[in-house]
Amino acid sequence: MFEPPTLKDIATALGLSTSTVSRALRDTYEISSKTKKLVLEYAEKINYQPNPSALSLKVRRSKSIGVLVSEVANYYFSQAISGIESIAYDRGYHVIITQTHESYDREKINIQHLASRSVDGLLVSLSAETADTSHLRDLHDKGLPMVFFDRIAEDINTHKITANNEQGAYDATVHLIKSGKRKIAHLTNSGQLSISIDRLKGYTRALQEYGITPNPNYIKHCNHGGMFYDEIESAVAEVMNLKDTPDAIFVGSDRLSVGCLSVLKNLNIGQDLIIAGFSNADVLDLFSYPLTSVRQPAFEIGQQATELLLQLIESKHPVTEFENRVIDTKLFVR
Amino acid sequence: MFEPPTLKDIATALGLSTSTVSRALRDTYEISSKTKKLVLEYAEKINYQPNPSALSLKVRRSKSIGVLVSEVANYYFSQAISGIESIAYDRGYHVIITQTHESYDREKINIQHLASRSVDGLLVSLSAETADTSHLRDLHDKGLPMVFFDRIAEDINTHKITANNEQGAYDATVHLIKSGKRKIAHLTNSGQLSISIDRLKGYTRALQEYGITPNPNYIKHCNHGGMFYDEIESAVAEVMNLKDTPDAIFVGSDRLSVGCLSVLKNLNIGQDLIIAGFSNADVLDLFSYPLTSVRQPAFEIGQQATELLLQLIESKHPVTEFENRVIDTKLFVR
DNA sequence: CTGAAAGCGCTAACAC
DNA sequence: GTGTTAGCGCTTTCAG
Repeated sequence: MFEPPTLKDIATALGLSTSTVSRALRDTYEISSKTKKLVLEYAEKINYQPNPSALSLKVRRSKSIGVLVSEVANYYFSQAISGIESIAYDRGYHVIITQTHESYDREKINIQHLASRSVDGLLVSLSAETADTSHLRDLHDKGLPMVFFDRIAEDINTHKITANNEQGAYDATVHLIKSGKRKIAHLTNSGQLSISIDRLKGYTRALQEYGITPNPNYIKHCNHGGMFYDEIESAVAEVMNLKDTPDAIFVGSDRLSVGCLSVLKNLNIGQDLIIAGFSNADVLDLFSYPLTSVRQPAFEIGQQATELLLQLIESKHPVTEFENRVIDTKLFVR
Repeated sequence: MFEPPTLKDIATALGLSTSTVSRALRDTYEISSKTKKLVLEYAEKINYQPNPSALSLKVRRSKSIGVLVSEVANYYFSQAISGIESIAYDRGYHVIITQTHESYDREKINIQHLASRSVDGLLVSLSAETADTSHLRDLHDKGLPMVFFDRIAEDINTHKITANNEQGAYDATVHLIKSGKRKIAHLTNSGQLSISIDRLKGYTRALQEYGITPNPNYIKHCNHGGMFYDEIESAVAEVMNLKDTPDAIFVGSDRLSVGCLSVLKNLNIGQDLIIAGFSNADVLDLFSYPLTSVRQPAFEIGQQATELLLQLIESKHPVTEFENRVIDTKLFVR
């Protein structure tokens, strides 16, 4: 069995009491410098690390934060996670990542898991299936610090940070319009997600500003966020089989953007389409099919979400003023 | 402050002792069924979750495993992580993921972090920079269960699981040879990594079997695993500027495969090259430049590594017989 | 300046 | 069957 050294080990080895050792290791003041030196050197020598379980039992803090995302195998989220880690590790926090794979049940289980694991706070991006957020609200009401990023819960009052999804969608749609297209379909994530709502708004606003009446048949939702290829395929097929075939598609998520291109290729259709979509993929330049992309500052979003969360966690007083940060996207025309 | 209910809360609420409640919850024998029912129902009602820190203090088990990979934003690793999680969660273990970004220093810090966080075991894939594995061997010697996957440490005696890198590299190289190429360059990860060594072996064996003398100038290592674009660019540029320009490249990693294509595109060279490389990307079919890929069963490797680790963790007796599993790759010709 | 002792939440002897 | 108690590793009064 793996048994790391304890305070007591140091104490007995040095003929001191555990409290003296404890103080030597942290307090600094009111301890003789020789004892301190002695202890520190010995601790260093045996590579002493305080037992985090004992510590968090005492301090009621685990120095870890939980992250809930739909999947790590996703350009956006993996970049966001790197941002999260960059801040968390600097501040001495561990990061526990969990994936929902866009499943509501999985989300509930994971959240429960994380809470029971006594994380000090949660960084949450909702799953595509999640319509009811009471599992999160319950925890939040009990005082568990929580920050939403990307896919936020409107009805939970805490910090939220997103890309400017409305504007990003608007920009992409305008790009399609300016490319001479007017029959622009919209393939997007499940309808209840905040990102879907905002991106739909931007898409609609662009159409209207350019005198195009939005066609409801052109809007296709993937309720599992494109976790199943079939889901994307049927959505794309449906819209492409309309009598009034679209001449462009604006896609509302990373997974769907890539998925849409795959479907078009596999079905061998839509060679004359222009596609624009949200995507943080770094390989888009290598695609044979040009994809104009809306790129989100995922790394920064992860960083800022973490900063906000740590602020909540470490705040002495209960926080009642919450921020709603919105960060600009960038359009990459291809 | 978020204060979850404790055993004591239940005990006082129900007028019982903590030990009775504890027993009722863990369903030991010799407890009256009505008390048990009472306790279980109340616990359910207030959504009681045992405090994991207290538990692991007692049981000396944290029910969590640590994972060390170079980065999650990587096709191979993100799939492997999903495999790891699929097993771990089923068995009631948490997964703490850490990234090295191919840095040796970061690897040491993370490993230290994980060990001090008292994980029950470690799933490790070495960073590109790691030549010295003593930080891992120390922990292993102290009894911390450890399983290596993908990038293994030869000198640590424990379970190891990898793809058949040698054969995968051989297959890819043979494909290039059979496509009529004989001047095959090899772009690969840092030289000390097990995967680099094995893939180089397969490459060399293929060449020799087909009567081609390996040309040392054709072999380029990226010592930071391609974390920096420049690193890949200069490696590719160097080999392409040779007097005897290669007519094909075999690439030894996921990141490098994609990176190599980017470089060729950006430098606008190598249009007549044939490229084959290790990659688990799911978007290769969308690339304008066809990339024949060697795909590893990353998800399964993650699963099996986790099973082996849990086996070690939960074994009553010290394990002395270790497996060295090798799993076949698949070649996708494009 | 240092030691003794209590207590964080939980389990496991040991009483009764 | 159920309660009492000690102790996991640590911090923190409280004494001295």
